Amino acid sequence: MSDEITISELAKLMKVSVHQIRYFEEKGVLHPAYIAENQYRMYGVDEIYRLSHILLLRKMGLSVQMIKECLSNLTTVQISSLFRQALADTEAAITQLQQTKHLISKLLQEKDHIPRDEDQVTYYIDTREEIHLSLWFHMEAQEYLQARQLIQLKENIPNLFEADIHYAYDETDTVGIYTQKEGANDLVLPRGKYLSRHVYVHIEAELKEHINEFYAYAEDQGYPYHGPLIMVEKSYLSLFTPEKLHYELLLQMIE
DNA sequence: ATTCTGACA
DNA sequence: TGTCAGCA
Repeated sequence: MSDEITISELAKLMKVSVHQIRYFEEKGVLHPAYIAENQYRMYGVDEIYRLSHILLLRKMGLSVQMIKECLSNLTTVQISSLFRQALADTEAAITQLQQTKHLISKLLQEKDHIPRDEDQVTYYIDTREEIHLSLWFHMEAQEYLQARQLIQLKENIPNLFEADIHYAYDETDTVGIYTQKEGANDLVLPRGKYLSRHVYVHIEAELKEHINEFYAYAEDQGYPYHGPLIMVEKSYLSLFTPEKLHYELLLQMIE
């Protein structure tokens, strides 16, 4: 038995697919040590080390074409700038993953607030931390968001459909639409007790009734409130109840 | 049994 | 990138 190994042995050793090794060869970055009589590709230690380098560079986001160039002639200064770039890239990837992790745990928490059935009325009173809101745009109180408006407005909001969209209703007949943003102060909901209710509806027109019901409940219970009524749209919760739109209604209570 | 090439989604 | 056929 020769000291060289077959392509499948190399694949297992390096935890890559056989196909990928042949692909590297086709692109001219990794050639077998020699070809056996039966046309099998055979690989030695040099190729093993070379493949490990290729995989390392690939992890750093380099195209196979770039790897080919880097592997033939690489100065230490070039390679360290390469590593710096890869470091920045992976740090960016980590923050992205942390954001989705945060979103997932929020989703798991919020799904517990979904009322069991549509007609069940559940109110909560709890203490909220300060919420900083940034104004997105104003809208007539009777209107609803249209697709075309989203096209015009989406630039301002990254991950729009993963965000909590805050509608602030006051005495005027326009509604302010806000997104949560650190350090923003277009509208600040102070820390304190809030009356809260989660609702979900088929069509937005049902919301008006829920809002009136919410006001009525607060007054029936003799809860003095302060500031605008906040309606928080949580579109991501529709994952749990398809075809329905989720909202939380909020009123700050005077203590 | 394993690999090779080539084609395809 | 994975998969599959047809071949050696």
